[in-house]
Amino acid sequence: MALATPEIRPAGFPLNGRKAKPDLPENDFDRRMAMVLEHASRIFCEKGYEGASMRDLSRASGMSLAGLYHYFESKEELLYLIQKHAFTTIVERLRQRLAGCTGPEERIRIFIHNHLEYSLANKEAMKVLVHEDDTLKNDRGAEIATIKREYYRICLGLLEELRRVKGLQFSGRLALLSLFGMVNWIYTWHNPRIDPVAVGLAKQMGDIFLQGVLHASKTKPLNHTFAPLSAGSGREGTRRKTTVKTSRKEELAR
Amino acid sequence: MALATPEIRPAGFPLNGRKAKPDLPENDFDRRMAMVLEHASRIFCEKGYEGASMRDLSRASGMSLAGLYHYFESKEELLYLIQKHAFTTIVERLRQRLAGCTGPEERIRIFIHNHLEYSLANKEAMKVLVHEDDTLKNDRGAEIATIKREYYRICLGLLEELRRVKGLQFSGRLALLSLFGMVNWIYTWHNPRIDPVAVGLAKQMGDIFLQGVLHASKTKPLNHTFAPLSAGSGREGTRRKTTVKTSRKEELAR
DNA sequence: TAGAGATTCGAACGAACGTTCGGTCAGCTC
DNA sequence: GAGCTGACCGAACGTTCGTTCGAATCTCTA
Repeated sequence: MALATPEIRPAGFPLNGRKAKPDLPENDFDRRMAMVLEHASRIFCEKGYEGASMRDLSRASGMSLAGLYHYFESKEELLYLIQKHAFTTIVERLRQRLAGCTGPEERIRIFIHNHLEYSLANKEAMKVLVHEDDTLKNDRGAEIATIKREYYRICLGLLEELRRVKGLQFSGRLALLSLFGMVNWIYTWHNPRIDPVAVGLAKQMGDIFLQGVLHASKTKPLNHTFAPLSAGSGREGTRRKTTVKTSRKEELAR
Repeated sequence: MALATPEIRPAGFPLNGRKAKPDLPENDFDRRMAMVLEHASRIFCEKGYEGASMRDLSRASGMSLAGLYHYFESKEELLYLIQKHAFTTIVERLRQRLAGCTGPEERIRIFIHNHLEYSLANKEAMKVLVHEDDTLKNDRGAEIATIKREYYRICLGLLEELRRVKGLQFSGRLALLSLFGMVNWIYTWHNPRIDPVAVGLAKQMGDIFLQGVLHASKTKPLNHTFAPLSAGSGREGTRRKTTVKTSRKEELAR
């Protein structure tokens, strides 16, 4: 992957609070910073945030250990910058793409395609985003969680729109999280040699998911119980067999 | 959660190669070992394998740092034992439950229910299994990968059985990995206060997934292209829009 | 009750960790 | 050419890491 592509670093993106100049053209500092972030994404992706050392990053980027700290204040800030940039880029693009489209099915397909396109074009950043989801703490963690909640909320809105327009009955929360499971799991298995590119993947996953929620409401309720094992662990309760009404706040709480 | 429950430690499970006595009743060593494993699951779940220290585990289990090493030879072996036990338990139960059932839809529902029941009853072990999927290296990593591949293969078999019996056309690999995404994502969001228990979750996820694959084949092929953003990133290739024929080996390669 | 083996622990090992300090050096301004 | 600034680095800081060692204590058997 090329370094400092627009994919990772759109022009003018305020990488560092210390010298954010949103409207000026790229300078050397921002370019070097973007290079470091790209290497950091790769290292964090390969070894995990905790497993990656600043010495790994120093080796990978060809910069001295001390020199790295010229561009950010801590290892934690690195993770924060990677996650924030990935998330804001995805949400921003999604908003643009949803703007000119009204059909509920089509809008959900756009959501899936947007998510997959970014995931496959930025596999390393995406794995860091998903896999280190609860690594950041305090203010930085809260800020990422806010963006994430906003992203979830947009998707939940699309699903509820579909449910309303089509007069369906599925649980929005469960459909939302099933969909996120499908698309966020991709980083563990996608192989560009044998798997479809984003458009094809989005088509097939969109088919499975949309046909699923469109037809799921029509299935009959539970009419049998799963046999417990002979060893005996059939101690499932009976409360809440299907959907519960809960507050929006609790549904999306982190 | 109770310590050393049959859930975590079925009697006679050979916890440690050094003194495996599969057919003898539990002894003190095995009981203490199971207690340590339970604490380790919780700590690894909370802080991640790399982020968790042996001192954390010492504190949590109330045993001295050196004392822990009486029960296993390294931190890595701890993770290995947790993952191996979780995986073998899931696969073993699945085999028992599939034994007396022939309908392809029903069998897939049994797979989902079995997976969810274990996941919700052993949330901590399950997160460690999923989240530390590529942490173990060398022999231990290869052994876990073998069990995992076997588990995937069973599920893929169920999906292909469905496809054959119903005369459908979906990609088994993509359906398989979509399903695993749905069910393995649960550890990130399930809240016992507001979400259904295993039976209810399995019903709803089974509905979405099964209705999805049953109806997905019938949808028309791609008849439009997703609009690229104004910023320009519509550089999706055209190769492999849908399914590809690949070898079973490559489909399940780790 | 002597002895053996299982169990546990305090203290320490060397290595690796994230971060900082004091400095060099190039390029710029006046 | 003196002075300043941004970019960068070698060496070290203090801390924490996984693991080990030798000894103390407990439990059971002979």
